[in-house]
Amino acid sequence: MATDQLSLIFGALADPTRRAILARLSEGEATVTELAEPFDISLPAISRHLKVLETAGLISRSRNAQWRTSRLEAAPLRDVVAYMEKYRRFWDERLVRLEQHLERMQQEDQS
Amino acid sequence: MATDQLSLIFGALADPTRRAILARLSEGEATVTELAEPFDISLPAISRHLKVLETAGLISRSRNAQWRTSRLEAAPLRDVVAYMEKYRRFWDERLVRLEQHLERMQQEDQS
DNA sequence: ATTGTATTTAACGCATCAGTTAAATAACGG
DNA sequence: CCGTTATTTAACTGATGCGTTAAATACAAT
Repeated sequence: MATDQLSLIFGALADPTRRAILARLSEGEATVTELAEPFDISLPAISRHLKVLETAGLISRSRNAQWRTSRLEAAPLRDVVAYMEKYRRFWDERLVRLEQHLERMQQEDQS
Repeated sequence: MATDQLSLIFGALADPTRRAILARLSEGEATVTELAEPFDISLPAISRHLKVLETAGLISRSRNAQWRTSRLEAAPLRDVVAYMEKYRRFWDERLVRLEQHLERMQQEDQS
């Protein structure tokens, strides 16, 4: 995958397991074993998903004794929202309706 | 990659070339050759990027004689924004400040 | 019919991803 | 020190991603 920040973020979000991990973390910090519990995959697999999320900046991790707890990080999500902003006029229904309205007004002016 | 809609969308957005194509399309429809022009990669490669974007629903395509023009589609971007909503409290600075404020208030009440 | 232009499909190479099991590392608790 | 628990690293596998070139397809124009 490309190594720029947005690609890392989108790439991390492209996997359902990783999105589920983020969803779980949105309810609070958790250890690797806790995060792995709902899934039918091995701990090393979870461990690497966490690494992907960490590289994308979507989580941060800290060490408590032998446990490594993960927590959700906000910044990259804000980056995604900022990126989406560029396309607001394409997905914001209100804005689309406004544009259509203005278009109609202009046509009426011309006729 | 997983085949659910969100994975397809995020996966499509994870590539810089595809994001550049979307950016170009936000200025208006374009043919494959036009879209390929800024890049140093072959037409078949572009063709497949377009297929990925189409599968994700991010573009639609139509045929005009021997040209296939692509146009940006809004719906999946709206899906992404809806997804981000779940995490609003983590990326919305205003909301974070409000939460911090309420937390402080509560601490003051206790002391 | 033939040639030219636009695009896709096929076949391939190489790198990366997502999973596995087995072994290594880290830290705790007796 | 030793065993247990938590997690990561290593080595491997199969699938997928992204690029290539060559061939096929679709349509236009003469």
